[in-house]
Amino acid sequence: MSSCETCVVRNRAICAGLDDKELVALNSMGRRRNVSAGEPLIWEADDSLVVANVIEGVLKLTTSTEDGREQIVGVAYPSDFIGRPFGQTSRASVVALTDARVCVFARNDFDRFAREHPELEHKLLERTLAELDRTRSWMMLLGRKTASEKIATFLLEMADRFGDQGCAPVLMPAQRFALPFSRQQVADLLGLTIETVSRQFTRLKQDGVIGLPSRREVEVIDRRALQALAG
Amino acid sequence: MSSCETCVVRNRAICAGLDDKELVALNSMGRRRNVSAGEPLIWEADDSLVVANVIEGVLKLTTSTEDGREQIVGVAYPSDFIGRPFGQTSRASVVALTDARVCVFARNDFDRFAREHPELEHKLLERTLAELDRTRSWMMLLGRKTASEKIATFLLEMADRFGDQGCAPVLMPAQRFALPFSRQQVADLLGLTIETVSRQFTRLKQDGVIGLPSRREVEVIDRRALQALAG
DNA sequence: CGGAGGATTGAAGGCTATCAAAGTCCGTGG
DNA sequence: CCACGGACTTTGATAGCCTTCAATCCTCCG
Repeated sequence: MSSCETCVVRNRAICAGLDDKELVALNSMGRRRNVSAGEPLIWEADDSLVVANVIEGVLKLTTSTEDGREQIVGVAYPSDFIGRPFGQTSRASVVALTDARVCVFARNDFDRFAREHPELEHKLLERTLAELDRTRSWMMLLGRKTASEKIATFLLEMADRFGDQGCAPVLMPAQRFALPFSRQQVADLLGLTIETVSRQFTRLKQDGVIGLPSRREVEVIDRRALQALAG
Repeated sequence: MSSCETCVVRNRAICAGLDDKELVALNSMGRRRNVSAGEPLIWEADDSLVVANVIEGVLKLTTSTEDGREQIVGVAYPSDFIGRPFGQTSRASVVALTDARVCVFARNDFDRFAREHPELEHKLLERTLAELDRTRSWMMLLGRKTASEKIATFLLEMADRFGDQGCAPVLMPAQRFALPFSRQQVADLLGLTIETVSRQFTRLKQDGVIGLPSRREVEVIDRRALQALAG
């Protein structure tokens, strides 16, 4: 059952706004694909001419130097668009962080379809502009923030995305969530080493700012403190 | 004389591809504006609802922390598009680095016009995608490169943009160009301090890799060495 | 000529990386 | 059920890069 009609991101992805007929056309071009955690979808410098919508899961976009240093330059969540339409081949790898499901299109097919559907291109434009904004604010973090500011900013962003901001009556409960990143991946995202990430986490735990129920779980205990640390 | 017909970036900016009638309409919405070096065009967090095309000059896009640290998140050259169309207010300041001339539009007017002209939106989309690519590769630099790698990468990029790659017969001549950046601005671009930038410059000069005819001029003597240093 | 802002240079210190080892978690297989 | 292996994480010690603080030097312009 790989129909757009039943797609869970149908109304949030760039496909939103297409009418039934257009959806059928788009549907016939694309295909669903499962990607296991750790598996690449697009390889850096590969001419892998595909674009995709994320249906489920989390993926990382990375660039690497020849000597193996890696920087995560973007993270794709459900309903996000992946890949580089229109001519240029992007120099970023895409790898699944969790088991993921995506809707893949041959780039040529997608390019042609998009050019014929301004509404789709507009959605893509808005999305790309928003992504550029996010990326730019991340540059601030990479270039000018200290390790503890980076970690605090990161945790707040994760909490906002994943936190069960339980609509509890009065008191804001401690937010708790599962990280889709390993320590190494957090380091690659923040421009740090794994050791520094680990040390910052334990320090925040010792100071009572966060809890670490397990390796992949974080509990925000003192959000105000995190905000003060975020710079 | 503020007509699109005589505009020097007419065929490179996003306006390219519009027919005469459309150009007249666009022309009536926008106005030319001169911005002196150091003068802001858009203020961070200001709701300054304008977008613009750069006609002449160089401008920087920056974000700052409360305590005054600054990061340059983008640089706009002639024919580049500035500002944040479609709803969101960008959190970046735009300041002229050199005397500049821009073609300014009220954002609302531009938004409406763009939505009625898919060809314009497509140009804007391609431009935004390219800018996102550039920004992401800059993240790699900010997060993972050392000071000397940052400087070398920066100089190569400047040389490619400004260098008089004189189509000389056999030998590639030493490239020479004027920087539109002060040392502090180079630091803000690379996520370094002004002192580190200065030290790296003098080191490269001492090693015979570059020459520094004046504060604002750079001569690339050993391009191969720079490429090796760039990581 | 003199001032002011920018740039360079120097010395010292701190933050983060590097190197190294121990600890933890989890799946596998006995 | 428990032991084992491997990957990931934490912790420790040390080193080094870059920042910070400070002073001097240029260079441009009034």
